[in-house]
Amino acid sequence: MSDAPKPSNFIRDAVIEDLQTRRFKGVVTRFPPEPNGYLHIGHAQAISIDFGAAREFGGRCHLRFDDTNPAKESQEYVDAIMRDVRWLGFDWGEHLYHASDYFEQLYEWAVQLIKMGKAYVDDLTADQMSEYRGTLTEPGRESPYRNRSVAENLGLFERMRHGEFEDGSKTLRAKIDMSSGNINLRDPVMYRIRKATHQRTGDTWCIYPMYDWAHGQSDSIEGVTHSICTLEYEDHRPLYDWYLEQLAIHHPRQIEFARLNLSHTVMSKRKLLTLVEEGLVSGWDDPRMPTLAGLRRRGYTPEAIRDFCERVGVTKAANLRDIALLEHCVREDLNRRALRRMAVLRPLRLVIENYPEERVEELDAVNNPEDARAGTRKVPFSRVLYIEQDDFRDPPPPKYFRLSPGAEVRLRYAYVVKCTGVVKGLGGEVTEVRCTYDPASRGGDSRGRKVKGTIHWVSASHAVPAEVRLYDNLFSVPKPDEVEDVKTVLNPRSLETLTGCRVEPSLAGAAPESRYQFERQGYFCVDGPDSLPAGLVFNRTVGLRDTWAKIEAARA
RNA sequence: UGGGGCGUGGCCAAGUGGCAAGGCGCGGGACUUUGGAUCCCGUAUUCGGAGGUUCGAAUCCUCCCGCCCCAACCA
Repeated sequence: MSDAPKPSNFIRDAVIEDLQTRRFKGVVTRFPPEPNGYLHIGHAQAISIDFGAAREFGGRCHLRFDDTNPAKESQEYVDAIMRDVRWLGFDWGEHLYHASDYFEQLYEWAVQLIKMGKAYVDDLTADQMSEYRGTLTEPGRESPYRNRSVAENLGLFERMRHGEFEDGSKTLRAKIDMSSGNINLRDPVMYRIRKATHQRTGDTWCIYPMYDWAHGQSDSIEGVTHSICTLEYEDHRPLYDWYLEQLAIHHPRQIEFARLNLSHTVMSKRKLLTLVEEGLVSGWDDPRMPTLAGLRRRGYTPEAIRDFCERVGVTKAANLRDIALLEHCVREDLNRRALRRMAVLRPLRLVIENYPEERVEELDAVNNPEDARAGTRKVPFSRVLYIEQDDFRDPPPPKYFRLSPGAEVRLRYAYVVKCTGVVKGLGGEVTEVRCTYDPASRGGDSRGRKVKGTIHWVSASHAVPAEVRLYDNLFSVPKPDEVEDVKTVLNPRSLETLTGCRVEPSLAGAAPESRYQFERQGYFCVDGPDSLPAGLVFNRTVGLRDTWAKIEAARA
């Protein structure tokens, strides 16, 4: 997290302006998710902006569920959203609301608009209404039901509420302007009939307000001053303002910003839902998902996500943020905080020929070189170890600093060893590496000798078995949204499960969701749902920067 | 062809008439018991384009080009 003063942005500037001109005397914002899916990194930015503005200006931010469409919403999503907002580090205090809290008030206001001659009950079917709406370039036509009397509209609307009509047979519409260039103003629907059970209001209602009719009025009721939303609602602002003006009630200011897009993933709830429903991922919390639940399970910290949200900035320009920036943010956070451990993902036996059979030493290892307070730990060392298969090559490629026949390498915190030979299997594959150690190099001290490479290891008889899941981008292309069928660009290697891993004994009993840096490899966290005391499961959050991999890749 | 937005390096983004911040990425180097971290250095003679105003323009004016959003009884 940077300590530098946060740069301003147009939203902040607008809020400051409104305070200075006394347009509003305080700041009240709201984060208004619809409970029809899980929150993702894009929502994290909105949450940061909404709660951030409230905090910065000494105001408050409400959490309000925009629950106006019972067909798509559920309690599972409500619970998940609250859990994720809290996890991210924000607190709405007593200010938890639901658009459904206001259904009665909304109904009364609708009656008021009818009485003002500004709303009417329409009998057009959905298809007819679409025809009457016109197109982007041609004006719409007025509905034949547009001029019903106030009395008739009042009666019809009341009967709609009482369930006398079938789903879709009637709507209540605002009477604005069928020839407006802004299609949102062509007599927008305010209510539709839906005989569906709502997760909060049950069967109390069979008519439900549309977003535009519910949102602004909900903001007004709550005394919201700044209703911050994404760009696609910019066209709705004239309607937002129109309703508030007709009703002559408290009028918040709507401000729009460009939604966040991340490379190598998709962000629309619809597409994320598809991935879940088609089983392309294990669920909304699959570690490859850009959801907060997924990022949490992957090992991301709320601090890293908040830092990312601050760094990307707030503008109105279409954008595609590089996922590398998100990864940089976790690395930076975890580098400072994560305890170091040694873990061998793809084990290769290493036998130290001149090390006594039964001997075991407890060597000191630093827990976190970035934080002296983290102290040290003991790591058992013995004659037979496991090292990483990648750390032995025969013949060694140019600039390879690790083990190869005749080469010397340092075993982290242990000894300098020299490779004396290998044992091969029937297929010619290396099954064991032999070496000798220099007793005088205990602790890894090369005593002036140049030992360029240092590799990690675990003692074969002391190590704890573990499963490790290596994650990579869900999609192999930067902009999966631009592809016809996203399934064609799914990254086939987005998940690689390693089962024969060996981790140092201090990791036994590691708590679910605890995070570590496996030295030389990356940041890993204990999987929440799947890890067991008897069967540890680690998820790779992100790899360490790997300049050797770049060198090798460049050569290929 | 209607309405609303937006165009600054590979990706973001400051800048609002005075001579192109910063981050990520990338390239190079130093250091290193993580090929990690850290630290240096480099990375836009130019701000979508063309005219114009001005001593001076990414910033003002004109025209042009490109991109995004809107035609759910979704949000």
